[in-house]
Formats: sequence, structure tokens, C-alpha cells
Amino acid sequence: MDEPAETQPARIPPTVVRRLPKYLAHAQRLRQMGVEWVSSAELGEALGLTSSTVRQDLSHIDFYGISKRGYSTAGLEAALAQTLGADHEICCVLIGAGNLGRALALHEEFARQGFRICGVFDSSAAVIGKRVGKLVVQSMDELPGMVCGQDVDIGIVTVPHGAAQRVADQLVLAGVRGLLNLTPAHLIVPRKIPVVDARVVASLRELAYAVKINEPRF
Amino acid sequence: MDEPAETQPARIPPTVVRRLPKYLAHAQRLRQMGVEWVSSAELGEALGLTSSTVRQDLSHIDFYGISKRGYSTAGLEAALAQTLGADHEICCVLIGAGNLGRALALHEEFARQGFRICGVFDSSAAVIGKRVGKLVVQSMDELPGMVCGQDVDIGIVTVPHGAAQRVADQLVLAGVRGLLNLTPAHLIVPRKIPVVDARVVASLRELAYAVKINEPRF
DNA sequence: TAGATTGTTAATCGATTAACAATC
DNA sequence: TAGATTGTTAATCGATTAACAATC
Repeated sequence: MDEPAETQPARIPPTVVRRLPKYLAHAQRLRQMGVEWVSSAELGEALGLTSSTVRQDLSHIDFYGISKRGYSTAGLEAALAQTLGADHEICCVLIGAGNLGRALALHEEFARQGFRICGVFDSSAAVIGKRVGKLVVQSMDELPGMVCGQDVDIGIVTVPHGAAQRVADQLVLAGVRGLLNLTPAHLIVPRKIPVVDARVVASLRELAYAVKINEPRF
Repeated sequence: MDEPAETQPARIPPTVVRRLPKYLAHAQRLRQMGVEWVSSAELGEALGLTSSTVRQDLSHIDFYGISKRGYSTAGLEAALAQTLGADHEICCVLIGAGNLGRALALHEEFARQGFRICGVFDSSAAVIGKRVGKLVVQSMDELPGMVCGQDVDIGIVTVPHGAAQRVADQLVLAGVRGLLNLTPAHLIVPRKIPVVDARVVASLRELAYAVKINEPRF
């Protein structure tokens, strides 16, 4: 009924949100390397942006630089982690225990970055019951129980194109709050459920086009 | 010295290029399902775009729809494949034979879509010589020979953050024409070499933020 | 023919860059 | 202090949407 009273409810433009993880990764790395301060010009050079874009972007988070010194790497890291919600673990389930799915489940970088895979599911009897690291591939029937029992936030979809929409429906029904889509399909879900696409083949196509434009071979 | 005489040299805006692979995947699928015609409104609905965006996007490729019927799925697929260079095989090398790298090398979808992995490389003696499907992990010393011998277009980088820039330098030196970056690093390369980022962790962060904004839990 | 759907132009919207006063 | 670097406003640039004449 009132105006939003909390600090920082202001929504950050999508294009800026997409860059914030890059600043976070870079700030993390600089701090680990013992660098204490970084300027917008240095950040821009490291990430392929103008210093102007960097300052605009960082003006969206609750953190300020200091004239003549720049940004504290530790402070920047903390503020970005807080804004992005990277300061606590997030629980994910992964659907599709093919090569790609199993590799993602085993990818230590996810756990290091706070994304815990707490379940791997598949519909094929051939893989149900097999181990993937410390987990065992479960049947799709067990999905709803795990999602509501363990407060699962995110579903990662790594199934073939033809199965993708059905799996997305099951995940939404089970109650996940967002989907990471690694399939070629476009997933249709209720408006309240965000979907982020991470399609490697599409990225390869985009790259192949850029390569071709540079100096056509055919 | 002359004006560009070829057809279609006009450069397509980056934002459109990024959507073309989606149209291609969808047109492929529709054709396979036996659907012969599709309207801009249907394409938009299937891919989460307005019909206006669809018509604008398709105006950049050398293909025309027909009033009252829409676009021929087969014609659309062919024109998009031609524009994107998806009508011939592209040879890739993959650097980094960890979980993710091996999974990508084994991912049949790449081959199906015309991206042939013709070499897997790693700098760690522990994995050199091991099999990955039909390939054997090679030492980085053998990279330059393979790239120029086999006309390799694309290098796929799947190594840890700290090794990414060094590997990118080696790939560029060896002569690849574009890089697909799956590491958290931002790669700095000569202006003529396009880089496309496909960072799964960054995508997860973006998603986690969207989820948090929807209904904050913390 | 009448109606639906295209291709394209013009209007709106959003993102990036430039510029500069404030400030450490 | 003088100089460098921020935060922010204004200007530019590009992308999306709306509108509509052309046309099958």
C-alpha cells in the first residue's frame, strides 16, 4: 500500500544485470591477486567496455568509488555479491543426465560459485540409478518432492530439443522459480518464471557468422 | 577499389545476428514436423518476440515471405543456413579436457549442427594421450600444426580462469579465426578475431538475480 | 473480391557515450 | 594545492514497436 520503503528496490536494466557477473568475477580475481583498488578505466579495459559504461553500470549498485583512487576491489566484490544474491548458496536441480548434464553436475566451478546441484533427474530407465559424482540419477517422479522439500530455486534443462518444453512444464509445476535452458528449444513458461538461455550451439553459430563476415572463405 | 558488388554485403546488426540461430532452429524443427508455412505472428509467439521484430529481423536475410501465407519453413531454413554459414561443416579445436571440455567434445548435437571437433588439447600430462570419444587428447605443442593443417576456424576454450588468456593467445597465434569462451575470464585478442562468450556461471547469476527480484527470499 | 499478412517507414524506447562539475 | 577520477546529466546512437500501404 505504501511506496517501496526499502533501499535499492530500483530495478536494474537487463543489459546492466548481464554485465554485473563479469564485474564480480573480475573484482574477485583482482582481490585474490592482492590488487586493492581499480579505476573505471582499468575495469573497462579489462572487460572491453568504456569507462563511462563502467561508471554508469556501477551507479546501479549500492557502493561508491573514491575520487582519485577508484573502487576498492573487496568492497566492489561484496556489493556485487550482495546485489546479485551471490552471497548465499542457491540450490539447483538438473534435468537430463546425458554427457552435458553429467559434466555440468560434476563441474566444480558451480559449487565454488555457490550453485549447489542438489539433484539430477532423467526420464530414461537406462540412466536412473547411476551415480554422477556424489549424486544418483533420480526418476522424474521424485522431482516434485525434492523441489518443495529442499527449497530448490533453479532448474537446469539439459535434455534433447523434443523433450525440453515438457521438462520445463514439469519443473514449473514442481515449483522451481527460474530455468536455465541449455537446449535449442525456446521454453514457454508463466510470466513470473524467468528463463535464461545458455545455448552453446547458438553461440557457435553467432561466432561462425562473425568469422565468415571477417573474411569469407566460401 | 570498387563498391562492394556482391549481393547482401550489408552488415546485420549484432542483436539480429544473435536471434537468427533461434529462427533457424525453429524453422528446422517446423519443417521436420511437416509444417510448410509459418507467419511472423506464429514465429514471434514461439520465440517470445513481437511479429514486428520478426519481420524486421527477417528483412536482413535474402528471403521473402508471401502475403497471406507467411514464410515457407524450408525456404526460411535454407536462407538462414546460407546467411549464417550453417550449410557447410566448420572445424573446431577444443582446449581443456576437464569435465566440461570432454562433455562438449562428446556432445553429438555439435556434429549434427555442422560443428566438427577435430582436436582436443590440454597442457596437463595427466590427461594427454587419453581418449575422448574417437579423439585422443593432444599436447599444446601439436596445436599449431593441426590448426594450419586442417583449416581450423574456431577454438573453444574450456580451461580454468587463470589459464584462459594464455590459451587464447596460443590459439590466435596458431591461426584460429574466432574463439568461443566458456571460462569466466574476459579474453583480450586482436580486433580481427571475434570472441563469443558462453559462460554458464554468469548465466546462472543473471537468473538468480531475476529470481531474487521476483520474490526476495533473503 | 475481401481479408490477412507481408515489407518498410516512422515513432518510441532504451542503452551507450561524452562531457563536466564535484571531490578526494 | 594540482591533478585524477568519480557520479551524473545531456547527447548520441541503436533497437524495438507501431502503423500502414502493397499484395497475394
